[in-house]
Amino acid sequence: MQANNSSIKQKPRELTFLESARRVQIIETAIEVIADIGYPNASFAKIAQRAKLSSTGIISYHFSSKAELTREVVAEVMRVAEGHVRPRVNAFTTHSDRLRAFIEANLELTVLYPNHLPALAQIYSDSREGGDALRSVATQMQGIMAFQAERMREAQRLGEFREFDAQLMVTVIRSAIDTVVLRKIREPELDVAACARELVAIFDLATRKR
Amino acid sequence: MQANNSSIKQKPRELTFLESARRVQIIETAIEVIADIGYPNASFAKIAQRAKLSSTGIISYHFSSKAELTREVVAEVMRVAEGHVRPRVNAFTTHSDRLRAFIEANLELTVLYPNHLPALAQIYSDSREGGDALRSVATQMQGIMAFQAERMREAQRLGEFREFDAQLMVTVIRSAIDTVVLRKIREPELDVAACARELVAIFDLATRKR
Amino acid sequence: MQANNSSIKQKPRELTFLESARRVQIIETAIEVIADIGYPNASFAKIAQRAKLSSTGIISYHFSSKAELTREVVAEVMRVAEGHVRPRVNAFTTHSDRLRAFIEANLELTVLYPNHLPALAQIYSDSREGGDALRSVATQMQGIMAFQAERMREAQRLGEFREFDAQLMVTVIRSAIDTVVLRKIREPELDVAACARELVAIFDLATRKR
Amino acid sequence: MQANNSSIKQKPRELTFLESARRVQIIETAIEVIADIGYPNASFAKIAQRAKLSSTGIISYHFSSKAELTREVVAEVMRVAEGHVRPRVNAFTTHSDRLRAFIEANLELTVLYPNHLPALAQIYSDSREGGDALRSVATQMQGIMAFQAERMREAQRLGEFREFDAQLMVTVIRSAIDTVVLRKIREPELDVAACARELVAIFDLATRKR
DNA sequence: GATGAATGAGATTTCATTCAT
DNA sequence: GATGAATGAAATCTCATTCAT
Repeated sequence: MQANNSSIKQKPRELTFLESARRVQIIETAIEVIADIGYPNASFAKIAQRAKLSSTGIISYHFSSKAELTREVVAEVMRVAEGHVRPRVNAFTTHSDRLRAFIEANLELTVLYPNHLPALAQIYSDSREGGDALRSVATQMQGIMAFQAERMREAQRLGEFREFDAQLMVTVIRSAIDTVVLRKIREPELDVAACARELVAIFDLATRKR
Repeated sequence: MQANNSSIKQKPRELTFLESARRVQIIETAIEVIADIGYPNASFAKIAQRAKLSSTGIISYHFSSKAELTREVVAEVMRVAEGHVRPRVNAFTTHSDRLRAFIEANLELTVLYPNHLPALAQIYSDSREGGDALRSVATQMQGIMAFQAERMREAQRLGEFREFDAQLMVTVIRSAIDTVVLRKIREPELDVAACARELVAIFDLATRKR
Repeated sequence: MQANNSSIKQKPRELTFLESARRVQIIETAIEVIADIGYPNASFAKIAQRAKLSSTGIISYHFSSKAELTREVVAEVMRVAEGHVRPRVNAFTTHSDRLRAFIEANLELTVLYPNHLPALAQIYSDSREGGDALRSVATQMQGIMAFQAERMREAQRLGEFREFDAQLMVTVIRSAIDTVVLRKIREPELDVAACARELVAIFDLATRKR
Repeated sequence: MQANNSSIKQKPRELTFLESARRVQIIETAIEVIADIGYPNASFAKIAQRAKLSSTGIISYHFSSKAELTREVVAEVMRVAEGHVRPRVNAFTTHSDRLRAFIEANLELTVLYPNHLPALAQIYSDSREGGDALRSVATQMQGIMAFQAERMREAQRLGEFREFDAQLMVTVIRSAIDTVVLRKIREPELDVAACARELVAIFDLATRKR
């Protein structure tokens, strides 16, 4: 059934037939540029240049504002990330297995979509400055992390995890993952699989009872 | 004496306490603004406004470029941070005590200088985009973290810490601290002392042998 | 028949009723938008949006330029306005009756075509900036007003109207009517019939001998 | 005493010492340009060009937004207009004298400040489209006209003016004046003094009892 | 020393128009 | 015929920096 799930998710473009190829191209390029130089530096001009578009007007034609482009970028990243991470986490039942799967799946994204999580991290890190568009990103991510924290508290009630501040733990894990995916961009030779093993060990020790 | 003067100028740090109050005021305000809205958004105009200066020209007069102001900001933050953290770490001999002291001292800075570490984190997170000025920041911080990693390897050789990737561990600790100090800015009610205890527990479990 | 066709094309007005429904729809919508937000603000984008067209290209396809669309808008408004006003004016013989009928008929248009005269007024008020297209609008309207002024001079020669600057009087009457039709758009509750009575009284007093 | 009054008003710049010469120059040029080509067409580029400024940035430096420049333009025009009109109206006691003085004083402005009233009329005519800045202009002018209407009702109560809709009368007078001042710009040879006599006659007949 | 003013580059966005299908 | 896409100019506004006093 996992296979079903992921096979459906593999052809998302045919589902969103309203999106032109240009829209997709711009979103993908924007993800690259944001991951590369940070969200506030990612101007339309830089995106157009990297996508080999002749003018920034094309971007404005397809997206009514930078905020809308950002929203689409976030939506795309989250869609891809959740599509990859969720089934891998759900394949396990114990919470420590699930935590391991979560970290591994996130770092696998570094290979599959090297710029996606970095872009998200960059946008999130600017999310208290921008207008409502960015603030909704923060809200969205905090919602996801709140959900993950609740899962952790469940594991604590079950006696599987020791007592700790679940929300903080989730935040720390998130920042550790972000740190690795961002480093990977600057240090392509970084051994992400090894990093995954390290993070798994760190947070296994940090969470497990006993 | 001109000769003296210029020879002195070669060691600009000795002039620090002679620098005009304006310079100090601008640096402190820049730290505030950077912590608040992020490094790329922290324009001269925003800094001048918060410092109640009538013109951005004043900033340019005192600092030859934004890069120089940034360097001074980083230097100031590092000076203060090291001055606070180093003695507290050095007061202990075991590496786990020292790690605990390191985390606690860093989070104490959140109370003493609420904007210093956040500003540094924001600058560092933008440090692959800017020119040489920002890249030197990255180099500087990586140097510090390399030193800390070396200390950890020493602890591993002594059998005090378990085997792990010391460099990655340092990075993860750094990102965990940054996450807390940044959260503190947006959530003033956050209990930093409790966060410190949590982080100490997490990384004690993550590093200690057995 | 091609020959016929092209010879017909030399008298485009005869083709009016053959024009596509799209052309008519665009002209009508343009009248709405111009009346609503003013001529310079009435971009193709706004018109397309209000007409629920998916692209501004549709407008450009039907009209070779904004100037041509404007010309058509003016022609349509004038055609409708003259068709309504002229017979009502011609139904009377004395010049004061005709003036009254002129004012009343113009303000009746506010009910029948609430946006027509406002659109014309907006275009005319911008008519010294645009290129030749708009200037021809000004010329056209000045021609009409010159004709009306000549009628007034006739009434003066007949001793029905007192002596005054006929051209200026026509202009003032026009601006008074425009003011009312524009106010009606912003204040839908405005009693136009009452306004008509007031304007009739004002300009009857202002023109009549004795 | 009129002389005193106007001699004071002749050196307004020394009173508003906060305004640099550049600000004044920009405001004056903006008035010219707006009067000439209409408010929506009056871009920073056109104003800068006419003022022989090297860039639009100078305007943005002195005025935080186009809305602020517009506010200053309106304030300047109203200041000048009221300074000229009010004392001339107040010099008379009967309402028909005051009305005559009002019309004459307004048209005198055409000679003293040929662009001021045209600019105001153009801004007002666009005032339902723009943001709050322009809407406040509309509110302001409607306030003034409401005051004038109240004066007219007073004259009606005194039996000096016949019964009519005072608010509409004020609007019609305003539009008649605007029409003349706008025509004067396009037809420099227009005899404004003669127009003033005509308007005075028109609205004297239109308002006076008997 | 100090600063208000100016500058030109570059940001996002909207514009009328053209093009390829 | 018809239209979604593209285009480049121009709009307002912000930026770091420089200049004249």
